[in-house]
Amino acid sequence: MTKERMVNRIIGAGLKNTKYRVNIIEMLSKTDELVSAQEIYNRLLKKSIFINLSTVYRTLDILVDNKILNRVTIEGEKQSFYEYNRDIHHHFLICRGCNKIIPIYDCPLEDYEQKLKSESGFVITGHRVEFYGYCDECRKNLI
Amino acid sequence: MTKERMVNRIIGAGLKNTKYRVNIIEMLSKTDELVSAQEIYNRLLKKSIFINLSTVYRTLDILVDNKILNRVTIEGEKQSFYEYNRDIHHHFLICRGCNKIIPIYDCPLEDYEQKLKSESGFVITGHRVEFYGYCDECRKNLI
DNA sequence: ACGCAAATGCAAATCATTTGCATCTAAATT
DNA sequence: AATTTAGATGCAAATGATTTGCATTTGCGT
Repeated sequence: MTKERMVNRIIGAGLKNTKYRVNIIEMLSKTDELVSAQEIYNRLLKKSIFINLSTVYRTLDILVDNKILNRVTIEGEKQSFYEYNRDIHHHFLICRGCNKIIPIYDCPLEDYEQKLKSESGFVITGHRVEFYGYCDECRKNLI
Repeated sequence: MTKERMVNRIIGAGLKNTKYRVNIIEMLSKTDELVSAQEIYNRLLKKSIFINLSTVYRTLDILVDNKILNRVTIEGEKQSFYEYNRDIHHHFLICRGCNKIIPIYDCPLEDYEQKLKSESGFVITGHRVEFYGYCDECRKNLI
């Protein structure tokens, strides 16, 4: 993604265009990893970008509110993770061996949600799915 | 569940039979709600059971390790919740209006896991599914 | 360039949870 | 039944992720 498009997303949301917002969006838009606030801070530091950790948190909050990023929580992890919002519905496959997190762009629940709606009276607005297990490499080391 | 059976589960896990362990199992086995550590503390206090909050946490950890309870985390909530483990695979339907959490004893993912395994090489050991939305009553108040 | 609302830095607060250590208790042993 | 001891508990303090108050700085419309 071009820096110009990042700036457009920031301004389009009615936010001020600041260097740190661009830095954070830039970093996350270049990976499909889930990254924690502390890890974002660390990676920026490595590039000599001296942002305060509380600014990282505030920036993440605002970018999540404006749907530029997604906040993701993982079972058993106390910190939150962030990803660039590509507006593609997806879930995660999480390796309990190496903690690798792999997005899956295929959703098994679309039909099921309809059924649930008619049975429960709930209006379903979203869902979360995570699969846990061991990836190919870690499986080999399990024995 | 009888108190005797609770004690058996405790002893069967190789743990000492203490009043607080029984108190916590008893409370959770009588509801299908998800209850937080602090809420467990509050409910016991209301029954004049004076347990220390750190004992609540330690007891929950041990009972989860021994599969007598389940620890559940909910997207967007920072604390953990606990339920009595009835060994019945289930998921949750969470109302964003009133925060009610309803278990669903019907799983849409069994077939899908097989597919995922063959496509990704992952050995799947578990999954988590949550549905978010608005229950009948809250939906009426949304307008 | 000027002014103001929004963004940032810094330190301290908060909230859920964990830990160290002294004391107590369940239950195994004598 | 008294003794022993590993494990359980209480209490206060520590921890880790996140949030907040307030002073200062910056983006951007005028």
